[in-house]
Amino acid sequence: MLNSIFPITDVSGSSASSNQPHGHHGEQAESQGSCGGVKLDAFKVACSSCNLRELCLPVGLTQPQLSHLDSLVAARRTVKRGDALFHTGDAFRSVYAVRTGFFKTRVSSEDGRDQVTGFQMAGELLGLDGISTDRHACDAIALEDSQVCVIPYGQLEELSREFSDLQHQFHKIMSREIVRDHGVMLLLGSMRAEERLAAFLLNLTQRLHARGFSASALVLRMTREEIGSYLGLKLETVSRTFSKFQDEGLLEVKQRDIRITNEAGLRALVNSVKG
Amino acid sequence: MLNSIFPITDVSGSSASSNQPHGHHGEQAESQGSCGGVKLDAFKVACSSCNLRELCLPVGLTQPQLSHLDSLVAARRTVKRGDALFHTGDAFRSVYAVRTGFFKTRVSSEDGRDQVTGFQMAGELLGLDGISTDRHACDAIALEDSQVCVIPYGQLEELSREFSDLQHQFHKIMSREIVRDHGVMLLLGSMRAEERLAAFLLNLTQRLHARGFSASALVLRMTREEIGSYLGLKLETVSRTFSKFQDEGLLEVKQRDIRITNEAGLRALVNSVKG
DNA sequence: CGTTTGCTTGACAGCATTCAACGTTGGTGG
DNA sequence: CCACCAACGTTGAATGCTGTCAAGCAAACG
Repeated sequence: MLNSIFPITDVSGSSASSNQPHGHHGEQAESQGSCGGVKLDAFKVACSSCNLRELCLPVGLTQPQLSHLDSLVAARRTVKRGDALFHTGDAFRSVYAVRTGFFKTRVSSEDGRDQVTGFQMAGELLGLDGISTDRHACDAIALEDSQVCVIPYGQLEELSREFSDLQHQFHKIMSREIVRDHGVMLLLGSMRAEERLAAFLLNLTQRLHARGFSASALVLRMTREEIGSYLGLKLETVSRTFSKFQDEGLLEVKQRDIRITNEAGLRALVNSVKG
Repeated sequence: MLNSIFPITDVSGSSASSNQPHGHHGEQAESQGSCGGVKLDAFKVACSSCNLRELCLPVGLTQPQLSHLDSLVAARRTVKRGDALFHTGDAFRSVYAVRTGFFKTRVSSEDGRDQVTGFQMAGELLGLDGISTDRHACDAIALEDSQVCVIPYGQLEELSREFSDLQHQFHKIMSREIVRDHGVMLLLGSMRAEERLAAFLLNLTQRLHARGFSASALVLRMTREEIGSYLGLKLETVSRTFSKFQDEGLLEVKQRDIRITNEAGLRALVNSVKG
C-alpha cells in the first residue's frame, strides 16, 4: 500500500487517518554541540547513507562523489517548531537540506504584509534566495520540530567546480525552484479559490507520495492562515473552500486531517499547475 | 539628465515623450548565417567590449576571464517582434542574454489559461527554467525586434567550473530570479490593483534607469492584456487603473507612453515589493 | 480547567470581473 | 492619399467572488 521509494524511519504507526510521522523526536536525543548559539548535532550522518539521497542534493552522484559530499555536510541543526532557521537579512553562509520536519518560507513587505512563498519537506533545499545578495531574502520557519543538514555554501561551490554531476544537480534544483515559482504565479494570477486549494492539495499529496506516504491521506502542518497566505486567500476563504469540498464529497476534513475521497474530482478543478 | 551607466548605441533621438530606443535596427544589417532555421549573426560581439557587461553575466569578471567568456558566447540571434526565442517543451541547450529589445515569458496551463511570468530587457538572462528538465518550461516571446546572445549551457557549466567568479555570478543571477519571483508572489497574493500597477511601473522605471534611461518617462512595450496577465488582473482593470492614476495626477498616460509626474505618490501606494 | 489559538460559519460590503459599446492607432491596399 | 480593417485601449453598468466583521465552537496548552 505504501509505495515507498525509501523507508522513513519510524512512520508513526497505526493511525488510520494519517501515515505522516508526527515528530521524529527519537533522534534528537543525540549528543549536541553548539555554535554561535544554534544547536548543531555533532553526529555526522552521511549523505551516502541517507535515505533521502534520491530526493535531495545527492541525486545521481556516484559513491566516490558522495563521500566527498559527506565531508562537506558536516553538521545538522535542530529547529524547534515555530523557530526560524534563518531570517530575512541574516548573513548567508549555507544552504540547508530538510532532513526531517516541515518548513515554510515567507517574505514580508515594508508595511507589514507577508506572503508565504513555499512549504518545504524532507529532501528539499532552503536558503537559495541568499546567494543573490549574501543575505537571506526570506524567513524560514519550522512548522514542526525539524532537522536540517547544513551545507556551507562556499564549500558547495568549491566541490561543484570539481564534480560536474554535483554542479549540474545543484543547478537543476535552483532551476526547479524557478519553475515552481512560475507555477505559483500562474495559480495566484489566474485561478479561483477552489482551483487554488485543489492544486495545493494535489501538489502536497504528490510530494508526500514521492516520500512514501499515502497519496490520499495527509495531515496539514500549517494553519488555514498560512495556506491562505500561500494561495493569496484569506483564512476564512480557505476554511469555506475546505467545507465546500467536503460537502461535494471530494474530501473528508477534520481540522488538519485531510482524506481525499475523489482525487479525479480535485484534478478536474485544476487541469494544470506544475510544481 | 540621462544618468547613463553606459551609453546605449543610438538612443532614439529627440522624442520628448520617451528616451527609450524604439528599434536598434541598425546593427541587424550585419551579415547573418543560419543554423537550424534560426537566424544567427555571424559577427561575434565580445562580452569584453559589450556595453551591457556591467548588468549581464560578466559582472565582476577580470579581463582574462572575459576573453574566455567571449569564446563561449559565439553567436547572436535575432528574434522578430512577436516571434518566440523558445517555446515550452523545446530542448534546452542554451541560455540567452538579451542584447537589444524586450521579451516576455509566459507559462500556460493545460486548460489554456496563461500567465506572463516576467518581462526581460537588455542584460537579463532568459532560459534558466530549462535546466530543471532539459526542456524549456515557458515561452519567451519578443515584444519588439530583439537580439540575444546565445550562451551554450554545457559550455557555461564547463567554464564556470574553471572560474569561480563566473560560477558565483551565474548562481547569483539564478538566485536573483528566485527572489524576484517571491516578490511577484507577494504582489499577486496580497496587493490590490492599484498597488500592483504602481509596483510594476516603479520596477520598470528602476530597471530602465539602471540602463541609462529616464526614471520618469517610459514607453510600454507590452499591451494592457500582457500587463494584466503579469499582475493577475484583467486588461480592463489595468486600463481603469491607469486612468485613475492619471486623474490623481500620478501619471500622464497616452496609450503606451507613460510619464510619471508624482513618483512619491506611486511609492506611497506600494511601500514594498522587491524585484 | 481555564485560556489561547485555530477553525467554522453567517451576513454584508467591496473590488475586480464580465459584458458591452465605443474610440484610437497603425498598417494595408485600393 | 485616403479608406478600411484589425488590434488595442477606454469607459460604463451589472454581476459575483472574495474579503471583512462578527460570533461561536473546537482543540491545544500550560
